[in-house]
Amino acid sequence: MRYQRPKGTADILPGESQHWQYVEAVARQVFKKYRFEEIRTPLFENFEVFSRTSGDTSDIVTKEMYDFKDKGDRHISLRPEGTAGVVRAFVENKLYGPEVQKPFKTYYMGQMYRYERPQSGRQREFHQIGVEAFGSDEPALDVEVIAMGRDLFKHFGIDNLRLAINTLGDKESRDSYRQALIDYLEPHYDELSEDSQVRLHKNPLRVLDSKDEKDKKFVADAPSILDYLTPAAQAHFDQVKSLLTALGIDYVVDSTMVRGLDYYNHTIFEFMVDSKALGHGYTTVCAGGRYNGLVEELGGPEVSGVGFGLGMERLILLMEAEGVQFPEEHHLDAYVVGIGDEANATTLQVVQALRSQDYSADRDYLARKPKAQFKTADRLSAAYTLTVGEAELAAKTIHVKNMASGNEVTAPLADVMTHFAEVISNID
RNA sequence: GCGGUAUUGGUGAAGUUUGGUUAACACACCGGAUUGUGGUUCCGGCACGCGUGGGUUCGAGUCCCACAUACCGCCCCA
Repeated sequence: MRYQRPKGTADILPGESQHWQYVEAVARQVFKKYRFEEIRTPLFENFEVFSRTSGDTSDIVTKEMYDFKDKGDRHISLRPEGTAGVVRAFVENKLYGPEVQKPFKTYYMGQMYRYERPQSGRQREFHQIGVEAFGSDEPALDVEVIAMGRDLFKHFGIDNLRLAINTLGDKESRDSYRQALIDYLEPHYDELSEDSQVRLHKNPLRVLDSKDEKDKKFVADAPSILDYLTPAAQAHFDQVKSLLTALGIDYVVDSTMVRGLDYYNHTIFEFMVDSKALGHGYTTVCAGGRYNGLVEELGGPEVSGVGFGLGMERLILLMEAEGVQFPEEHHLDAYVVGIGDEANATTLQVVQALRSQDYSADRDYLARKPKAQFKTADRLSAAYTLTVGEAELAAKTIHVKNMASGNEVTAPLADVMTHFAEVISNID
């Protein structure tokens, strides 16, 4: 084995690729109903696009980014997530302009890159589907995005979802909560896990997310962000909750839920699922939230945004584990058996003629014996098997067999070449 | 970046404990069973090599080292 694919990458082979196409098709169809349209942005951006938006201290920027200097000495990074690039494009193309209807609703799907240790469903090159909606502060938009996410999973055949929501409030709420959290945790500094001791001053909210048992007992009694919301932030969150209820969407409020990226504020949410395929207990399959201020961060006007992203590898793993039926698409209408070298040209002509009549058709290219060709026709589940041999060539006919019924007929070659539908209507 | 487990053909794999002639078995695939008809049956074929590179040994798939990759856990997260 001379060459292997780079660590953390995967070949998506025929068979598997059908699952991907199905997922993408379903997503496009759902997004269309909500009037989200596709955007395609570069797989790489200037490093600063991600370092500015994700936060300089975030793990993504400090250790997971695939960045390099190109031949023009530009500091480039492969995109580790989708939002920053979309926001950059939003600003650069002035999609905040008056001629663009607000909210501007868009989606993307494609490769993302993170330099990290691969595990099942977690690769260095992976794929995300994400949506973003810009230009409205209304809680109704948060709820539309959440509702669309739920709708999406329903169409994927996943409906045993748990929706967890929380709010990070506005900047004022967040600052006062951050201080309160530090004040609470500081006296217990020596009792915290090593990781959390580092987190305490860098990003105290992350302590809430710790899986370390030592930390969990402090987290249980830690102050809640919900007690530090400004009236405006509180009102926003209340509206989100009541609109979710109005739509009959169940949710749980998890006040310890946080985000790895710095740009989120107000509503954040996660769709979680309890499936062995993704590990023990509830794991997140889709995460999103509001990011007011991000557009400004990248040089645009004061335009708010809300969106979500989901990992396609994990989604497909989940769908396969949950027994979702993917449509099978390798239907073969006709297999053409050619007997003898003299039949070669005619066989090729018939196959092409059937294809031009919009039938899927194939033939043997290994010069195999008739018996082997018939076996292949069967294995490929061909609906019809056509046979051309010495006798047919002489008589300008072709033998057509319905593989399901076993009925067969000898038809004029010219009919099959131009009116295959009529020919088979006589033998079904 | 740290720790653990694993790596045998197209596939699933036995064999590694106690290093010793021909790498089991099965599936898939290919060919054949009197000349041009398919899911069954029967027969036959199918690893000069055991992730890669070194080392120990009279001898290594089996022991040692390094590297690569996969999986699990940590970190983080989709």
